[in-house]
Amino acid sequence: MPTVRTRFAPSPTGYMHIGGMRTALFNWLWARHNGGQFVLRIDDTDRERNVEDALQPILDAFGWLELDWDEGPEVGGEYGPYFQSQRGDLYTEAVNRLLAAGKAYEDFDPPEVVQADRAAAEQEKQPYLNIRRSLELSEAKRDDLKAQGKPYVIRFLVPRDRSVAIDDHVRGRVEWDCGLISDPVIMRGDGSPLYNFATVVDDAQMKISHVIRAEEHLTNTAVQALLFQALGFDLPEFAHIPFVAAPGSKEKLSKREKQIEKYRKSPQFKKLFDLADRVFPLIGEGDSATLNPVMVAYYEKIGFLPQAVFNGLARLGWSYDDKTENMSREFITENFTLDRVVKSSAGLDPDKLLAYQEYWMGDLPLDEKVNGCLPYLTKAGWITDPVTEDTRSFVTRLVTALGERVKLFSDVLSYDEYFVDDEALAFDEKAFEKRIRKPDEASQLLGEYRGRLATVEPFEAAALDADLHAFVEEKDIKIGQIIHALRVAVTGKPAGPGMFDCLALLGRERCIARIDRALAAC
RNA sequence: GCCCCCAUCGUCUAGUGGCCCAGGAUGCAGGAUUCUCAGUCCUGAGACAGGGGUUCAAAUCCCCUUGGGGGUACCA
Repeated sequence: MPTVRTRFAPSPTGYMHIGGMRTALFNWLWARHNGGQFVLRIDDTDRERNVEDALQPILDAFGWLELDWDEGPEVGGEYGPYFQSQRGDLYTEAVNRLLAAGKAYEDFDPPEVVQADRAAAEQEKQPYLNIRRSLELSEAKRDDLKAQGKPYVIRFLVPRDRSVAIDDHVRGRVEWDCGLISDPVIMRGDGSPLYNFATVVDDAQMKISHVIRAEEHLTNTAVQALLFQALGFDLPEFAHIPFVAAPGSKEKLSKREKQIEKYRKSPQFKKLFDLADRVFPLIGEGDSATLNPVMVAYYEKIGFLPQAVFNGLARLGWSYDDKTENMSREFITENFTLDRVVKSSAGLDPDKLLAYQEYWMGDLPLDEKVNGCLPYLTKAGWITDPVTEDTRSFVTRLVTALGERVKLFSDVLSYDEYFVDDEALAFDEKAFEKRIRKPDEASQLLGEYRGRLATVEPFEAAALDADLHAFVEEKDIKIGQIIHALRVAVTGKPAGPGMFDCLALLGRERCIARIDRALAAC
């Protein structure tokens, strides 16, 4: 088998789409699995869309997931340049070859005419085919029109008397009747190539062995296959993988504003949008309007682990067997094959992604977990930057106490009670009412217990635990009669880590100050 | 309109003619543990779109219907 070479060709749009990332991942995986090369090529032929700096976020996303490329921006390679905007000569040369061979033609019909033809065909319920009026023109006439400055485009002359087929790695044999394919424009009047053409020229010149892309490109493949043949190139292998659909739907996950608004309300996606609106403002990253779950950066910024996203993306449309879910990148790379890619579209499932995240978070060593949480605390301004040794050890203790409650790194931001001043601690109104104000004996018990708290030694979880149990026994009460009130008084919240961890974390002074404050608020 | 693709629990999937009255995961419901929440551990509900064939035997093969999706650009 010749060297496997795959490629991903993003347009510089200013951000990396999660669905595109999944396509890139499959390409990367196939190349790595086979010890081949993965090429990154920038599709910036649509010049109006091309934006400065629009590439960096895409490269960043690759960096975050550690998908390295062997050729492309920043690294070069022997089949460069890797920006289509710089490959004009290659396209011109290819177009000229087609023109000279009579496999392409200059079309002088203006867009309005073509559109009218198309509308007429639809009216008659017939497939649209170009009328090819320009083909009737004599060479002299064409030269004349050009001399007049009449605009024209180059169209590929589709051989209508045959069919084309590909043997797709995931879809099997797919065949098209060329008599139903209209002549595609392959080059604009200004010499800029269209996608279908540029991609063929590039894939051939870059010796891409496997074109792995989303299913939405399947129809394009007919024209591309024809183009490969017309240009005298061998056909690469194709694998049209299912696209990533919006949660709970079969529709392609879209980046369009209108769709985003729809996703925001969808039950499955809502969770992630809400998270963004809660977390991003705290760390100065805007909100869900600037960073949403269609973008890869969202996952990084909200505190996902790259290995979790890697795992989740790999399982979207691909599986190893009937039970393996949690897989490392090494395992996936080792076992990734095209024949295990499914055919039907795969909806992104935020819950499932979260489940992978929980797994991989659980796999993370404590110090790395702390490292992941720290930036959220500094960005929120809850701790000083740079982080002192004391702060770091405090956060380490907190993260330990929090345990599996920290699923995303940004989850630490749900525990502001460990960072606010005692006077600024907000009591959850409902909880305060239910646990402190309403029960008759709560405030009295709290007052008594406060006295013991002042003298317990050492002020550590185990000793505090023993002491409270002794207190409960002396008073002949149930632990529930005091502990809930204590929790609300000290943390302001009805839920959290183990009570004694909370107390130890806060320290004697702060616990007492907070109990006093709660008592005063009764 | 025309062309193409797809069709197993809500979702992601296993299943390549008998191992499947369909397995796993996730989500959901109930229970256990506990000071709460998270977690963990049990338990439960939950799918082969429909109809015809082929075959001793079909979720698996073929056909039709229906449904869903994608493409149809001087976008990528």
